[in-house]
Amino acid sequence: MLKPLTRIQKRNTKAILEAGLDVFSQHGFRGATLDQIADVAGLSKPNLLYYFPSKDAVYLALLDQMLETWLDPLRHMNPLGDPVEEILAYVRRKVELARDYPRESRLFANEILQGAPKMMAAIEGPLKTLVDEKCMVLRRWMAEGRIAQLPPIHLIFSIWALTQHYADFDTQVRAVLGPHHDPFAEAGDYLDLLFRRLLTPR
Amino acid sequence: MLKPLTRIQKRNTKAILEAGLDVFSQHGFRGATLDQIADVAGLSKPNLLYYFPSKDAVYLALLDQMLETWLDPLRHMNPLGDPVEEILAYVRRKVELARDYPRESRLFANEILQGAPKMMAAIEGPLKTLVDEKCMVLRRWMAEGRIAQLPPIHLIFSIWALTQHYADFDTQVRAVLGPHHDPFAEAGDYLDLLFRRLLTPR
DNA sequence: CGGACGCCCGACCAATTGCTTAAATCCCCT
DNA sequence: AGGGGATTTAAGCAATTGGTCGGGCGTCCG
Repeated sequence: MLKPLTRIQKRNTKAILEAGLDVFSQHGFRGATLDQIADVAGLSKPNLLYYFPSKDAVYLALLDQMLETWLDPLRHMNPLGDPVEEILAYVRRKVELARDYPRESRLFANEILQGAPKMMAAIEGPLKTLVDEKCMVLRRWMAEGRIAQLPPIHLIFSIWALTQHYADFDTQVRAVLGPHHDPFAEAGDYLDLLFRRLLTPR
Repeated sequence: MLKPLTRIQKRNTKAILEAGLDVFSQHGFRGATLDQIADVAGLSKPNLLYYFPSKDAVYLALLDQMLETWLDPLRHMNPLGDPVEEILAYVRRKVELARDYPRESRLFANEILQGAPKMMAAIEGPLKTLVDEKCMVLRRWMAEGRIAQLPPIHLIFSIWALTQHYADFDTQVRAVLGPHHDPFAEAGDYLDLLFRRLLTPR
């Protein structure tokens, strides 16, 4: 059915998605323009539209691809592992994502800020399902007294908020920290400490 | 020098700022249009431009006004009060701000996401100065053993991240929580618990 | 090496962008 | 009541927006 992609197709779709990530993550959907994306990708606008049928299509492809990277680390939280260490590993992985994929984080932030007009389905569907599932695990750990009693969903929210903050508000973080700082290294240490204190049962 | 504002001037500038807050906070600077702002404000576009000389002017007025609301609660953290209670009061106030002024929070988030092109000066200036000042207070409290030893700036970052998350990611929070939840009430309780655990010395 | 299809671009489209102009109307004070 | 400034708008500006179209060019495979 689907023909294999040619060499040029692979190169150009990749360049377009890369450029789209740059521009959409910085300006949001409405603030981004096809001209700018085409320019960053090193293509003419009609050529860009030869590979993607519309601005929407580029954006949706990016959201789709991003959601995978996004949900993956949470999936890897192992119900059979040591609770505190499992959660801390998740936090650590999220800090790494914030450091290595800040554009993806900002793309997501932009979409949610605008009320998730193109992502509501994914949030209410797969994302919510996964979160609900992991909340069950957290609740069990709490019932067994292996981590502190906390509202599980809000625990997850706080992991998201604290890790993504360093990607989404990078500009502010660096401006306030001043030079001679490594935000992500410091964030890793600080959040390890924070969640260890929060989760370790008394 | 400056003439007092007429009744109509007051009404219209207020309507414009209100509408601008709506639109800018949802779409960011580039994604917002004067047509849309004028429409929300119930004015014609040329009439809007009679009160503000440009799109930039509306946006800058909003940023300016927002930064005040923003910095105010941190200013009120009293060096002479009880450390844990002072910090918790700040957290509580920030949760209230997120609940009552979510658009201001999102406006700020949008601006920072885009690299703070129109706010860098304010961040590197007044904001950084205030943060540095409060970090001194935190460091003293830590040295006196009245709160736990933590990197003070990152402590402040975590307060910002956790409280603003409930305003900026409101859509996601509500979608994941499902119905029959009061995000801000739950956030207030949870964050009180979190920071109490984090800050209370062993 | 030749045809066919994948690839690319200049020119163009209607709609929308931020903003201006000039003339009309409103409102308030004397 | 009426004059003068405050307020409002219709009309229109050049530039930019997302997207189309037709034809020319490249490249790959037989």
